[in-house]
Amino acid sequence: MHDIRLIRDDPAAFDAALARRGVEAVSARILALDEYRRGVATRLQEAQNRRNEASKSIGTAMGKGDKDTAEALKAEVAQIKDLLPALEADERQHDEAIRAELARLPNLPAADVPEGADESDNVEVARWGTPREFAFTAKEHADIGPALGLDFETGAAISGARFTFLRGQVARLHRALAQFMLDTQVDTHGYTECAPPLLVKDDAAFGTGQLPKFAEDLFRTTDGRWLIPTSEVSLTNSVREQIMGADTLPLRMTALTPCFRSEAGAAGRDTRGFIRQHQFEKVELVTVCKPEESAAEHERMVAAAESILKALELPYRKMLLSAGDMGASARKTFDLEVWLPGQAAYREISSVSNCGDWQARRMNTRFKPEGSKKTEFVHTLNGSGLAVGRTLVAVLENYQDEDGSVRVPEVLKARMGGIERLVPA
RNA sequence: GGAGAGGUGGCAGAGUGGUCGAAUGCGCCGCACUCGAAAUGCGGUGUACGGGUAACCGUACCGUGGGUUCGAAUCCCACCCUCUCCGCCA
Repeated sequence: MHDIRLIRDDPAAFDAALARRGVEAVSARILALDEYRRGVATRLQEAQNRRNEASKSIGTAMGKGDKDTAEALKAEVAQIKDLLPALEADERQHDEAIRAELARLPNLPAADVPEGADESDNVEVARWGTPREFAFTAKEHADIGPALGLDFETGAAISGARFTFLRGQVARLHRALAQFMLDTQVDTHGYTECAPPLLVKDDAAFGTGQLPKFAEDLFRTTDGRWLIPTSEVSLTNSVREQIMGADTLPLRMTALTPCFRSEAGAAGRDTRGFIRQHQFEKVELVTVCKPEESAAEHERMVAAAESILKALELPYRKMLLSAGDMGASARKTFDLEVWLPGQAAYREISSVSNCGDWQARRMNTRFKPEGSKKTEFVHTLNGSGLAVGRTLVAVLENYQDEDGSVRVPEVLKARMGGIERLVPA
C-alpha cells in the first residue's frame, strides 16, 4: 500500500518507479479520484458541522422552554440531513476506489535494484563454495530419494500430485535440518522463536500482500480462512494494528512451519521431485524495525540465511533481483540459490526481502520515534532461513555417493541419533 | 455445542438520550518546591482524515456493522471477541 501523498507530491516520479516493474502509469487516475474525494469530504464535513451546531442549539432552546426556536432548528437539521446520505455515499465510494487502486499496486523498487523484466536480469553479487567434483554422474534427488524414504508415490496416492510422504532416514534428516536451522536462527542470530497459527483471516493475508491479487495461489478453508503460504504472513501480522514502542524495535522473529501453496500457474514446472510441493516446511525470518534500520537489517537477515548454507557446506550464489522479478511487497530482494549437482544448476532456496513500509501501511503498524508526537510506519522484512524441503534436496544431491547412499552433513550428526549415512533400502 | 457475564482512553474504572473525546485514580511528560531525590502542588498527556505557512480549526472514532432520534458511549438489531460454568476433545 502506498501513501497517496507520495503520489500528490511527485506523480511523475511515482509512475516512473512503477514503470521499472512494468506497471502502467496510474497517478493521473488516482489523483483525479483523490481531488474529487477531498472536495466531497469538505462539503460533507461542513454539513455535519452545521447539523451538530444546530442540534446543540436545540438542546439549549429546549432547556429554556423556547419551543418555537427548537422547532425551527429541527426543520433546518431535517433539511441538512437530506443532503448527508448522498455525500456520505459519494465520499465512501471514492475512498474505496482509491484504496482499491492503491492496494493493487506493488511496492516501489529501491534505487539500487537493477533494471530488468525477469530473472534473466538478476545480478549475481556473491558466490560461495566450490561445487564438488563427482567421479560418477551425479543423480537428481528424485532418483536417489525413493530408496532412502522419499516416497512420492504414497504422497500422490493419499493427497495427489505435489505431495510427498517421508519416512525413515529421510524423515529424520528432514527434521534434523529443520531444527538445526531454527536453533541457529534463535541461538546464533537472536531471532525469537515463534509458533504461529497456520490459518489466517482475510485481513492478515491482505496485510502482507497475498490479497487481493494473489488469492489463487492460496488454499482456502471452508470457513473462510487461508492456509499460510509462508509464516511471514503470521509473523508479520503479529504486529498489525499496533503503535509499537520505539524501544521494542527491531523485533526479530523466526518460526518453523509448514507452508501451503496451490501452485496455480506452475502447472508442468518441477513436477518431478521435492522442489515444488503444495506443502513444505520453512524456517522463516521476520524483522519489524524503524525505517532507518531496515537496510542494515536486510543485510543481517541475508547473512543469517547464508550461515545455514555455509554450515551445511552447500555451494550457493547470492542474487540481487531485478525490478521485474521481485514479489509485489518487496522494495529489494536477495535470492540465495543453492548448487544442485544432479540438475547442474543453481536453484532458489531462500528469498530475503525488504518491504519498506508497504506492508506496515496495509497492516496499520506504526511506532512513535523517541521524542516525537507523530507516529510513523515501521519497516518489515522477511526471508527464508531456509526452505527445509529444498535444503533436503540440496543435501541429497551434494552429499550423494555412487552407491546411492548419502553422507550426513557434519553439523547434523548430533541430531541424527548415530546415523552417519543414509543407505538405500 | 449449551448456559451466563462482559467489551469505554496506556491501565483500572465511572458514565444509561443533549453542553461527553468522555469523570476519577494510576501511569507517563513538563513545570514549581529541593543542594539533589522522594513527597507535594500546578499544567499537560488518544488515533485518523480534511483545511491552514503556522498558531489552530473542523470531522469521525467509547468491540464491528446497521437502525431509531433534531441529537446516541447511552435505546434497538445483527455480528465479532473475551471471561465463567457445563459438555466434548489433543
